[in-house]
Amino acid sequence: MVTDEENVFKALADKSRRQLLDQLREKNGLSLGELCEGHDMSRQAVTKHLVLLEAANLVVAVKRGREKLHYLNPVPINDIYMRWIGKFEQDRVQTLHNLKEALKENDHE
Amino acid sequence: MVTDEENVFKALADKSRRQLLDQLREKNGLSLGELCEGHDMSRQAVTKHLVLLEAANLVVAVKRGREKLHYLNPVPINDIYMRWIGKFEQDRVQTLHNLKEALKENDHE
DNA sequence: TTGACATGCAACCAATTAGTTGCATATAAT
DNA sequence: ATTATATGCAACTAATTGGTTGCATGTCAA
Repeated sequence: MVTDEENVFKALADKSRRQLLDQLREKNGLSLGELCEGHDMSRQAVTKHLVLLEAANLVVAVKRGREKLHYLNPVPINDIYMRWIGKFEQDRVQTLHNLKEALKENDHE
Repeated sequence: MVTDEENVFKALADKSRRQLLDQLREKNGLSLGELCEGHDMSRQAVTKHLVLLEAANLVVAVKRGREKLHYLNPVPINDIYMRWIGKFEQDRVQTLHNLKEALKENDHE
């Protein structure tokens, strides 16, 4: 089973895909052709990246006539934050303190 | 050039590595051997994952005698949130509104 | 309807990744 | 000293990934 979380993390792992999200954040509703501009790769490569972004539900695409418009969906990113990053955040200070102590303890030995 | 951000996203992309972080969050300062327990892979595979986590600075390891103890460092996760996820969060509602409008517009055409 | 434009699909290729096994080294315990 | 434990290093393999090219399909415009 491939969870949503897995899809989102995989999708975010690639720089080109993060750039595509940045483009859509800058200007929503871009077509495939427009998204290709400024990328040093083929249209088909971009298509593949978009497929993964759609699988992760980070991008929603709608066909309008002969073009496909892409919209950013920030919800999965929020979910990741809420159910994964948040729990690492919560005890950040405590964890850092522990780390510091552990290093110190190791030092004077 | 490989940025810190790149390293962190790559490190977080793998389920086994996220599980290792979860283990350390549960109990900090685990040795390699302890981290291996509950993983259905060889010790060397775990070592490789830990190398990536250390490269991303998500884990700090210190040698104590013949064992290597691993500590969680939540700072890079916070950084990712601050400088990347945060900006997608900020305009979440607005972006969702735009998306909804775009879909609606497309509908009654 | 013919041509141009925007996208989709599939086969293929190279690089990277996740894992393995085998062996070496360093520390602890008897 | 010898043995057991904990980890490190390197070579190899299989699967996945990011990219390519070629061709097909669908839509708009003259």
